[in-house]
Amino acid sequence: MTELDDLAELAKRRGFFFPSNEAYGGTAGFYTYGPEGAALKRNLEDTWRDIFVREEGHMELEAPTVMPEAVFEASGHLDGFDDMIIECVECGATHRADHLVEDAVEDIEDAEAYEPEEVAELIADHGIECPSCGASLADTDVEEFNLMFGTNIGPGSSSPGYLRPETAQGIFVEFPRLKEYARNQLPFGVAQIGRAYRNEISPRRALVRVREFTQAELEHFIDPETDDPPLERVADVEVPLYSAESQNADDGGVETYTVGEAVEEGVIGSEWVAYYLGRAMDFYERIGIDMDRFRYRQHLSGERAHYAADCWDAETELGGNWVEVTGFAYRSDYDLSKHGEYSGEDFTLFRQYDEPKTVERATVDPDMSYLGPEFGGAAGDVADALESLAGRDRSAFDGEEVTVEVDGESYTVPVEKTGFSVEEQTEAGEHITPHVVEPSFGVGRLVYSVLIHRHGTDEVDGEQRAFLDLPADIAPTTVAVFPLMTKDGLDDRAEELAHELRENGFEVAYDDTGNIGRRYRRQDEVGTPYCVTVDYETLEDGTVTVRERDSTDQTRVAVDELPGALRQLVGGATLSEL
RNA sequence: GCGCCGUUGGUCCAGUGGUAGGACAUUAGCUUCCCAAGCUAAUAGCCCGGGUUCAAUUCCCGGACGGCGCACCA
Repeated sequence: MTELDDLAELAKRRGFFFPSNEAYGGTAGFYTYGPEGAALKRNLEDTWRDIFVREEGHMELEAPTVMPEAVFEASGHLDGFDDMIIECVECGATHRADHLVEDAVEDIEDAEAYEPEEVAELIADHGIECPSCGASLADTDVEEFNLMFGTNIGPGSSSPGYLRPETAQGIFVEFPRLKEYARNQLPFGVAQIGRAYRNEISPRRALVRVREFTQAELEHFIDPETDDPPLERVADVEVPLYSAESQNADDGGVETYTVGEAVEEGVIGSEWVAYYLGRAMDFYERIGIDMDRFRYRQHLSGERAHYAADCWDAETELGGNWVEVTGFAYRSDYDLSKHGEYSGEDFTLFRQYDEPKTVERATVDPDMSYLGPEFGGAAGDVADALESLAGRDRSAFDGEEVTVEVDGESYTVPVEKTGFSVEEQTEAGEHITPHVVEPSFGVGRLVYSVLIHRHGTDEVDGEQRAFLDLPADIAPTTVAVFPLMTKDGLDDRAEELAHELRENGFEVAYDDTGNIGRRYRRQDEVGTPYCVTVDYETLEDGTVTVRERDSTDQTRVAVDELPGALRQLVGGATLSEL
């Protein structure tokens, strides 16, 4: 069995995660986190929150998962996620119909924007053949497949909506209100942990490609001209970088840089992306990713979105494959500009100049009582055209008359009727659209990575043992309490102790079945870092044994001091330091 | 979505045209004073639908789910 098979077995048997709806045959691409998995996932999310919200001083929100169609027209997901698929009747292969057209027809580069019927016509007109078998595709239908789950908002179908394909849009669309909340001051960051949905064609590999997943995303809004990240905080953090250059080189590989070096040498193009690559290292280490099976991979120029200046993925190695667990993107002003344009709302911020600027500005104030009678219905458009011409080319107003074109018609206006003038104006600042730095984490993939990286076996007293050496503050259960025997009041005392520890805020498991060794192994398998056993000595002197998962060593601790001792242990102390 | 392979107690597997067996796990009892021990017992299964057949878990067809390859992957 491979490590992936081993883990799938453990995940099902011990309740980390399993396919959903198995009673009804299962539903591909959906997983349920069982008791252990849900706790592990929550601890991971809390750690993320601690670093990317609390430590960074960002804010967190929670947006709906269903959003109206207009949002995705603006974001580009309606077109961008809309694949046109054509299936060859001869060989059964499926191809992206829009790509076939783009490849075959020289002056079409954006076939995605066409209707499926138009694409089918183009395929017929240009005699495009199946790339796999060479059969003609002329009479084959082009089918649409959108990766977004659609639904209707309210009764009827007049108000289509979609399950969000990424949590980010829930932040972007609320920007006008969020900037008010931030008192119109850049920079500020808004985070969200939530579900996103993609109707994948082919879900695969357990939690890696699923149809419903959890994202933890940060949208850091910055002024690209004036805001710099506090790079000094991460300058010495070491990051394993697999640059685009290395990927293209025959002998290229992962090279370790400090964040400071990587920025200086230009390996990482954006200081903001570099900053978060550094910050995220802390996160990956805290949740237990094996850093020998981890790298940052730069996107090749071909896979980068057109608006992204520089883009890196964090990848973990799972069963011999590298899996993307986080995307770090510099999204520029793309998203906010789009929403500003489509919604008509103000997605900009006002940036004051250090000192007000005095500028000469050419303006017009057309005499509408002249333009109206002269040009009728076109008068308004003519006035607009004059204004835009004044901004563009004030010399056009040097003569007696000025001519503008509206809808192909020429209109000539005497300059004196345009109210043209050049005035000095004082400007206190300008409106800018913030840029966005986006680290976007796939929580399920991280849970899966941690489980695989921390799952292992060793030998204790000649017997094989399976364990998860999860970090103590990430493990679903922090401490398990056992009575050595279920008699002589040991079990009552142990149950009491379990209750006391719960009152002290610990995640506690209680187990009194089977022999003590079996109970230790059960806890090792789900990653519980500490076990406490009540024995006969406890009844005499009030001490218990504390047993450590990784070493299986034990020490005696007074029950009164147990909560404090456990806190020390979780905080990194060793048994001998107690 | 296409192709190949697969699906048997909770888990991992064996097996059969006459409805099944093991290991581990689980539960109970005995035993046991710290690492999956032993003994006894109990619980529990042939993915779904259709077809062939006297009879289908087994053969055939379709579906669901899974693995791998192709395609897809903001």
